[in-house]
Amino acid sequence: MTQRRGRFPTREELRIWRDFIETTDALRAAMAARLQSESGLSTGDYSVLLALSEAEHGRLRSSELAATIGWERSRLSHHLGRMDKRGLIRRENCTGDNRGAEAVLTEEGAAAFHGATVPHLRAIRELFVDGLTPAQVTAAGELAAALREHLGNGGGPQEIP
Amino acid sequence: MTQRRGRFPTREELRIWRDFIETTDALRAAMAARLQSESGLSTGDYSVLLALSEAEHGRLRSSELAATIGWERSRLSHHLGRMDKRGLIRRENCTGDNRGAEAVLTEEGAAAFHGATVPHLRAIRELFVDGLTPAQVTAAGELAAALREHLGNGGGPQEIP
DNA sequence: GGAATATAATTGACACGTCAATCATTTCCG
DNA sequence: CGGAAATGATTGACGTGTCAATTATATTCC
Repeated sequence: MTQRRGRFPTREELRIWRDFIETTDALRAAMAARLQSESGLSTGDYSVLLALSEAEHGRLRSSELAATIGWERSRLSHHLGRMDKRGLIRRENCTGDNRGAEAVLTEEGAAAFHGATVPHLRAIRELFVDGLTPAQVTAAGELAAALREHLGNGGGPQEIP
Repeated sequence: MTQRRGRFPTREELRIWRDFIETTDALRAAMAARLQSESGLSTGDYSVLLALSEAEHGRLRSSELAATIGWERSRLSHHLGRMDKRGLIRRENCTGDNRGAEAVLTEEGAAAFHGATVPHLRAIRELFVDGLTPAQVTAAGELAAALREHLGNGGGPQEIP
């Protein structure tokens, strides 16, 4: 293999980059559209409702919820505000720590989530799994693992031994 | 192979889906952050400036620009408004069709773009290419092609022969 | 105890994207 | 010609995401 590191991407690598990033974008948009039209939820709503559904008593402290779904606090705060306004969750004070707040799943939120799961699982199969061969699904998992690992390390310049 | 279609995704498929979607999201975010901090541009800015730079005389009609970069008109209109305010582009009336508008690259916009290309190419290599083996880069291209093809077909339910 | 500091969460300002509505001009056709 | 329909682009409303600043409470340590 010829020297690869420290160079600019080749034409082919550039083409793949663009294809890859645009396609994954389209995939996300398609999933968001499915969820929205079939269940009236955004993907953010779904993440929040999923985390709350799996939590004890359908309630979680804001900071734990944020950690669970990997969001920044302020993003969660804004989103909970909107979900509260729509009646999907309710905010309560945190017993024992008056700084804290808890997000509580409402009846309505639980119903919306339960109504969304089946269509959402179907959408994952139809949009993602069915578009790939089993080998490609595996490859997608390995790709994600490699990229995540690399990003975790800063994704910066590589050492030249 | 056991029957795969018409079922819900398996645990493993679900895990891969989440991993894949989250990681590609993180990748996009990382690229946006690099572009922003190194060149003061958003990825949207970069797309627009790239298209204008490659166009004759650094100018394009709005609708053609939108088609080139695959954006909706209204998105482009909003974005051009912001870029205009920052002096990266200028809007002019379209000679010959008074409905139309042209986006024109300014000196400042051209300078910003030229200053951004090298860091951006480097970021593509560092964040994407360097994180993958050559075989994985190829696999990423094939994955994108397969997903794009599938999405293009509606990504809907599969026929059962 | 009480000031300094740390932590939890919210808020405001702004960039961004989508949708539906609007406005201006051009094209089509009777 | 002249009005209906099509086309090009903008706008406003609203959901969403990030960053920096703010508020309120808890903890620490002298």
